Amino acid sequence: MSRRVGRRFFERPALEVAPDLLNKVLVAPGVAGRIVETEAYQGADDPGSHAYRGVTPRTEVMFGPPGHLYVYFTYGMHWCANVVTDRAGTPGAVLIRAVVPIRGIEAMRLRRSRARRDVDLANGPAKVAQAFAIDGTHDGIDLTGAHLGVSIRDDGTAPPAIPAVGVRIGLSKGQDLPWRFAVPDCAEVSRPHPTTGHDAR
DNA sequence: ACCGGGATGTTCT
DNA sequence: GAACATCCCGGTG
Repeated sequence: MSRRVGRRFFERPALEVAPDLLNKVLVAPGVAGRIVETEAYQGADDPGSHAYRGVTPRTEVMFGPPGHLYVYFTYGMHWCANVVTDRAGTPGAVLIRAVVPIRGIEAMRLRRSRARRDVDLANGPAKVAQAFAIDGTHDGIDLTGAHLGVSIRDDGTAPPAIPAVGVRIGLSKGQDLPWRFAVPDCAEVSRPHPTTGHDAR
């Protein structure tokens, strides 16, 4: 009924993969959810990307083969999960910014105990990581091989024909690039969407 | 609803 | 030592 997304899907520029990832299903042990918001970080010349400064111990995964997970730690307390895109040697990643729970919502409520409403369970990149229990131990794992039970699946739901598009969130550099994508009029989005004017909260 | 600030520690200069 | 691809809480209107 659903099939795992393969390596070829990810072996493209992040700007192509990011909108195509909308409506795909993120799966981890006991939980699953539909991806509704993504951001592209593309190439060595993207000033907003961690890869902008070149290869470091942290960004090594971004320069590696596509279809792997890039997980980073930020603000001293949050993990965020990306899918590595493009061919090895060319840095690319798509940040998973929001997910709508499909399975394991009780587990997500326990992990996200501060969320007072279900809409807040995974409507932000660090919330997604917490709801899915993704952390540094998952950095670099191969999604196409479902390592540690984490994968991305296609259940037959096509990406939106015309995704909502906006600038990326939280950057001090590269903030003008319209490289954020979302399912139009979706309530579980991390921020209001410029092109639709729709607010998640 | 909107806004301001604190938490907390890794990463790279 | 500064920056950080965030989140949460408490203030005010």
